[in-house]
Amino acid sequence: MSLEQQITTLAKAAVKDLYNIDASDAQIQLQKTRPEFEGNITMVVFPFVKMARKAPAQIATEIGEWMLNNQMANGQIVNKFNAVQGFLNLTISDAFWVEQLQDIDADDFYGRFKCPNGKCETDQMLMMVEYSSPNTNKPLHLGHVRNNLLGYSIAKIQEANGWKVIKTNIVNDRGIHICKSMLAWLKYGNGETPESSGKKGDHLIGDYYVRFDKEYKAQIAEMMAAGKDEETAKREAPLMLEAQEMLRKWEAGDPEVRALWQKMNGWVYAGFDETYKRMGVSFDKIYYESNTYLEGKSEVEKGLASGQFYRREDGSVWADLTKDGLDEKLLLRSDGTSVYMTQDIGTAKLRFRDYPIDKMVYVVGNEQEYHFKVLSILLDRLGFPFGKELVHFSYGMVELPNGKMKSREGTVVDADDLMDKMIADAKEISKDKVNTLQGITEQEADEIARKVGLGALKYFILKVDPRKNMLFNPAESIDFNGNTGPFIQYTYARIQSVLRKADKNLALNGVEQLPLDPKERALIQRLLEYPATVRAAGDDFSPALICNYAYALACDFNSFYHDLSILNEPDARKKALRLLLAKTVAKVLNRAMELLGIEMPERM
RNA sequence: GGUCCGGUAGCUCAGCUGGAUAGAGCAACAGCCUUCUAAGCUGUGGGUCUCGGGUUCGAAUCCCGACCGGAUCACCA
Repeated sequence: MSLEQQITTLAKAAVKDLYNIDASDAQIQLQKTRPEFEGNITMVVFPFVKMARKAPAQIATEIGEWMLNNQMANGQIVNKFNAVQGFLNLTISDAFWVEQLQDIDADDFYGRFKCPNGKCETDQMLMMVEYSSPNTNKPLHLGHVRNNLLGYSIAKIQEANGWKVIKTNIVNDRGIHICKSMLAWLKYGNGETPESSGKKGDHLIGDYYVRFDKEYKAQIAEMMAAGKDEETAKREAPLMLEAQEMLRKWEAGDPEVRALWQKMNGWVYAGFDETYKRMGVSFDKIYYESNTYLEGKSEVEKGLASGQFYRREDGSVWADLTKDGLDEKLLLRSDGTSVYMTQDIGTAKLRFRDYPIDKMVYVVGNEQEYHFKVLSILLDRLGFPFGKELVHFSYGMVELPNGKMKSREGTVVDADDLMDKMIADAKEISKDKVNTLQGITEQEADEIARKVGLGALKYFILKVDPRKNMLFNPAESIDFNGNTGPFIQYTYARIQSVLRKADKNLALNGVEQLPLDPKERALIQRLLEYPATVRAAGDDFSPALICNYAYALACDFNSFYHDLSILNEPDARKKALRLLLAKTVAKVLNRAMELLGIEMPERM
């Protein structure tokens, strides 16, 4: 039983006995005691003021005294108390803290849960998490980086919360945008390949996507100069017509178009694989739009037949969502080709056919909230029971100082470039560390720089509330000091350094009798908060909570480390206890960072 | 215009299921390495929590209304 649970039980018994109040767990408000007061944990007694009809300070005192006199059978937990107005500050006995520390050390599953929300089904509950979902017409940028890191981290966090998680990716490998790069490559590429150009495949294709946009805009300008209005020019520009023609050919299975598509997508995948691998993200199952859109089409046809959808005169198919307070939504174009929504319907169907999914989570930007609202309704109408239940994990955009990133306009922060930069910066900083990094090979130094550089990047992104938009200023480099990934990694590396030098066989006999230093106590109390943090991060889908926790734990440790010596402590039992404390902090830090996909270096 | 999200220190962000004097980091300034890794520690300065009402023992937090910023409402994805 956790400390909070034990205090809650005690407090409930106290108010029952003293005032005959049957309090619920929620009415027992506990919080950490503020540092300016004596004590470790504080009970807020205001909720009982009315019913007890006494002054807050008196109630607090009475409950405190009751607790001292009536502790549970399993030993003395509350040692002392003081009452300040309606706040009952409880001091917990040192023996209790030490026992708790030993329990954490012995628990291989500390901070992991067997089942979600305490509800265990016969089979493990299965959550599918979709993230990344790239288009194969351009390389990954900073927006994708946020998506990938969030998706991966959320999968890890949910696993720790007891879910079986399938990480999945839907690759948008077909459609008009793909045809645009293909067309531009055919027209202007002169047969350029990744090999001939030395470019990464995804970057090569991205260049042609940008090229298409440039030429297309030139055509529009030309047509407008010749007297056409903008709408007409956009619609009738030869390049756009050609791209649309190519899409029709693709859907018709034209061998030449398909062969080109295969070849160019192959280049992109090779590029993506490299980026994913470096970023440290992975997938258990990948779906391709080219394999799912037909399924979606046939579902739309079924919906048409059953009267859920309707066809307009021009042949296009629509869903009327006005009853749900939304608009009418296009599902098939007048030329019969499918849209984004169509493929998502097909993908959902296939996924639920492939896996016994209990919860489907889409990690997709908040700009697509409308899309997922509609998808949920459409799936429901088509008779899929999971339609209503799907979760759109809607995260905020990454913005640059002058606004949103736009691939077509080239105002993006490229994922590969950014990782290069971070690792190079980490390498540069480590050059000053001649003392701690002496004697290591160049290869080891590179590996440390990789972990630290990526750690800085990942933490930078994951520490902000995922629902909020965040700002990235390319002109300012990402920090390696302060509330950062490297700070956590550094704390861990420090501990490892101490542990390497320590005698491994120090006895812990009788450590329960040791009086603790306040810094030691604070550290143990912090360690005890970890499981609840994992729960909260799972409930809220928020890796940021893990970041905040890891930062607080590292701060507590560094303060402890600064004030108290571990290896030079003369008292053998104290030394053993501090080593245990350090070891446990390292274990929990490492475990927390695993949930973020951040690797820990043994030295740095 | 409808819907949704946000507004906290110069900057980037915590805190938001209501609790004690609103916190970090960066930037600025001042200290701490012959002793376990100074990517660290300690301190100083910096705030009308956008504004106005309301709810109550108590509001940055909940409710209502303004103002400002963003997203979205495509035969784009």
